[in-house]
Amino acid sequence: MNASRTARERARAELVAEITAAARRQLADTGAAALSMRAVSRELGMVSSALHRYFPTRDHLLTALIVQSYDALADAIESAVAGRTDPAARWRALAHAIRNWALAHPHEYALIYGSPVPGYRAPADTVPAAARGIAPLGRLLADAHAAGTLAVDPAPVAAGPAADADRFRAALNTPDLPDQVLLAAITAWTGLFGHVSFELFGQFEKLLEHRTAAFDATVVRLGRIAGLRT
Amino acid sequence: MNASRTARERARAELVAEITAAARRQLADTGAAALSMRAVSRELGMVSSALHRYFPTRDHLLTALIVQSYDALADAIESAVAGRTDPAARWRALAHAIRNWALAHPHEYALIYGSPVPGYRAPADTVPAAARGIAPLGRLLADAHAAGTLAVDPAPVAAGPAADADRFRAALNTPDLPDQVLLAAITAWTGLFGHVSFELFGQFEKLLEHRTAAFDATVVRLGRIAGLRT
DNA sequence: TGTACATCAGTGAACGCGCGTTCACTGATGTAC
DNA sequence: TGTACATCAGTGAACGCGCGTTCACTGATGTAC
Repeated sequence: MNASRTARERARAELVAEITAAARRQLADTGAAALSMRAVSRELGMVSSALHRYFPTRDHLLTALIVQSYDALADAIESAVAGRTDPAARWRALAHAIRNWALAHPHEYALIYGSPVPGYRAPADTVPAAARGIAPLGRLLADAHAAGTLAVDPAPVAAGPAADADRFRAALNTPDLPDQVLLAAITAWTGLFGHVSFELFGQFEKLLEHRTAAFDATVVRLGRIAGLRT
Repeated sequence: MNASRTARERARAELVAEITAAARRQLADTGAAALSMRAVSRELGMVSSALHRYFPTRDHLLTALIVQSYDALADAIESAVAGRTDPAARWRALAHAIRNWALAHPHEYALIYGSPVPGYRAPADTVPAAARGIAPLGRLLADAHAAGTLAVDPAPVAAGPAADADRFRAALNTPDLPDQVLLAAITAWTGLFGHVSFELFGQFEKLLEHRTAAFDATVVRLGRIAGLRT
C-alpha cells in the first residue's frame, strides 16, 4: 500500500519542488509582485491551469516561497554560528550571515522583510518559519549570560515591556535571560535588519561605499547594546 | 504676459496637485504596486489618456509621490524638533515623529523605505528630497558636540570608513563632527528605521504588544550609540 | 480693440498585453475484490 | 493474477478583468500683429 501510493505521491512531491524552484527563479528576476502562475507554468512547460492542482491559488504559492525563504535564511544563520563558542564571535557571524544571504537573495529578502506584497495576507504557517531565524541569537545570549560575560542594564522594566519580554523569553526558549537583555536584543535585532534594508533598498547609494566595513561597525555597536563585550 | 500665461498655468498646477492627491489616496488604499493611471483618472472624472499630459508615464507619477513622501516625512520631523534645545530630547522627538508618520502613512512609508517598486528605477530627483529628513539629526549632533555633551568613541577609524564619513559630513553640513560620531549615527539612524519597519511590516505580530514603549526604549538605546547621554 | 494663427487640454476609440481562475474533457495511475 | 471502478494529472478553451500607452480629433485658451 505504501510502495504503490508513493509512485504518484513522489511525482507530486517532485513537481511541487520544481514549481517552487521555478517560482524562486522568477522571484529572483522580477520580484514578488510580478510573480505569476502563468509565467511559472510556462517555464515548466505545463498548461497554466495544471498549476492549480498543486497550488490552488497564487497566494498558496507565495506562502510556500515565504516559508522557504525564512528557512533558507535560518539555515544560513545556523551554519554560520555552528562550531563557534565565543558569543561575540557568534553574534558577528550571525549578523554577517544575514547580510550575505540578503545580498545573494535580494528579492527573497524583500519578500520576507520588505513591504508586504499587496493583496496578500500571511497565513499562520509563516510564523514558525520566521521564528527559526532568531533562535541562534537567543542561544548565544543565554550562553553569554550563563558564562557571566553579558552586561545587563540595571534599569527597572515596566509591567508592559515585562510582559513582552515574557513572550520573547518563551519564543526564544531562554528561561534564564533577564527582561533587560531580551528587550535590548530587540533593538539589536531590528537594527541589524534596518542596516541591511538600507543597503539593499538603495538608501546608501552615493553615500556609503565601504559597505562591509560599515555593516561590521554597526554589528559591533549593536552587539554592545545587547550586552556583548566586543 | 505673466498674468495671462498664469491662467492656463494655474489650472495646470492645480490639476497636477489634484492628480497627486488622488494618487496618494489610492496609494493609501492599495499600495504602490497597485497604483494605476486609469484608477487615478477615474477618480478625477477624466479620461485616462488625459493624465499623460501631466505625467507622461506611470513612473513620472510614482516619482512625484516618492518626492512628496520624503518631503512629508521631513516636514513631520522638522516640526517635531522645532523649539527643542536639549539634544537628547530632540533625538527622541525626531524618532517618534518618524514612527508616528509611518504609522499614519504606512503605504507612503513603504514606498520610500520598503522594497523598491518592481520595474521602477528612482531618478536622481529623489535624492535631495531623501536627504532633507536626516538633516535634523546632523544638527542636533552638531549642537551636542559643540556643547561638549556628546560622548565620542575614541577608537581610530580606518581610511575607507573615514572617506564615507567625509561624504556624510558634507551631506549633513556638519563640518565639526568627528568621524566616529558620523559613523555611529548611521547605526542609530538605520536602527530607527529597522524597528519601525519591523513594526509596520508585521514582524512584531503576536510578539510585541507595548509598541510605543518598545520603540521608545530602542530610541534611547540607539541614542546612546550616537553618543547622546539620555 | 480685433483678427489670424499657434498652442494646449481633454475626448473617445483602439491596440495589444498578461493575468487568475473555472470547467468539461481524456487518459493514466491506483485500489478493492 | 485479473478485472471493474475510483481517483488523480494534465489539457485546451474560455471568461472577464484591468492595465499603459498611442492617436487623430474637437474645442478652448493664449499670442502677435
